[in-house]
Amino acid sequence: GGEFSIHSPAQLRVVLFEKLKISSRGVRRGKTGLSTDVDVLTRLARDHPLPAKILEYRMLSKLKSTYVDALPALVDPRTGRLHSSFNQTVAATGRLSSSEPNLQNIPVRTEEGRRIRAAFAAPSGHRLISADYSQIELRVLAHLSGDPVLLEAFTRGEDIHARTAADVFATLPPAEGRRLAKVINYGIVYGMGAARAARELGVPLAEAQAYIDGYFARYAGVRAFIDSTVTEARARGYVTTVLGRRRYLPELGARDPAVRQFAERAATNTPIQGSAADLIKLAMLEVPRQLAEAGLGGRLLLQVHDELVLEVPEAEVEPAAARVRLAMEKVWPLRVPLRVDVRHGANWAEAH
DNA sequence: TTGCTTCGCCAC
DNA sequence: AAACGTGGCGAAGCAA
Ligand SMILES: Nc1nc2c(ncn2[C@H]2C[C@H](O)[C@@H](COP(=O)(O)OP(=O)(O)OP(=O)(O)O)O2)c(=O)[nH]1
Ligand SMILES: [Mn+2]
Ligand SMILES: [Mn+2]
Repeated sequence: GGEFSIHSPAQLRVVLFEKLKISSRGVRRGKTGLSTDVDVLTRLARDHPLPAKILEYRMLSKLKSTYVDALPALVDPRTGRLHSSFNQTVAATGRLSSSEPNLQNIPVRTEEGRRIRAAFAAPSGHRLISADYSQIELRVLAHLSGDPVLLEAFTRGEDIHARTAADVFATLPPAEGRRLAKVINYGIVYGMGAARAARELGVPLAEAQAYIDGYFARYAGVRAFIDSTVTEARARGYVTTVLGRRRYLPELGARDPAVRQFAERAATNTPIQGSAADLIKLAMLEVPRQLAEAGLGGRLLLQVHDELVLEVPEAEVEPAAARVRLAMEKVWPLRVPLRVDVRHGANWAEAH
């Protein structure tokens, strides 16, 4: 064998496709040549034992470099805590972003990742409360589109992600299937094509196209909402959210179809993602207000797009959780009920 | 040493 | 990469 830097995609490309001569049929892409990302290596794993080893190394290396090594060094000695910036003028939709360090992308998917999340712990005598809106952008979509099937589903208390998971990821553990179902549900609404859907679903192209067609047939009001949103955006030059935030999209008038269609997908997404951001920003005002009014001692620690994480004295967890839920669910009435999953634990992994 | 682009991947 | 969208960050590679 030979030596190469396992962290270098460029060197790995040479090893896989030139030294080992693993077939690169249908792999192409990238500005610099053949890709070595997780999709490619997963397929190559059928032809050689190395790609699977690289994938395992990549996963662990990502967790070590980005979280395990980086975060402890950033703990403030004065407070014993991590202090992040929550940026209000970065994301074009009105979401917050988090940086130095980013505390909105703490791992949760894998078992190893959850061990990192578990390191975010409440001080003794306290508990962490995590309160996360259920299916938030699908509910906002139901509100904005008025689609009768979607409205009815939420009125009945249905779980669309779980429904999709049972439909197309029946063989997977329910929690994993549900996360993959989110990619499908949001992907299709925001303009995913059949090629990508086929890969995500693990089915042939024609079947994926049929699934997308079936989706918009079932939720016909969603298709109409997307079309009218884009039409109106092109006429006005911008889209708006529930609380009136605007995003200007001059590329809607571009001659280059790729540029124009990118803007059309952004125009579709922004009213929904941005309205969800409006709601949780209001909730960030309402939750501390309600806790203070009730004489409870909770502190808001983190916002993760549709989730609030609080630190609460152990003795006050139950009343605090009840008020957090109420404040978030009643924050801004829509045509569908808002539901919030509230959990608590000694650390973020338990509470999530 | 610093700053930039590229690749890849973590989360919502 | 692909007709999902929104972010931030580490490592490699390169230029200054
Ligand atoms: N376009 C897009 N948006 C996403 C994706 N994942 C998450 N989001 C957005 C839409 C979600 O409503 C929002 C919050 O993410 P969550 O993981 O909390 O999902 P959601 O609230 O839909 O379901 P939940 O009931 O909380 O499990 O972030 C994605 O893969 N694509
Ligand atoms: Mn949610
Ligand atoms: Mn969430």
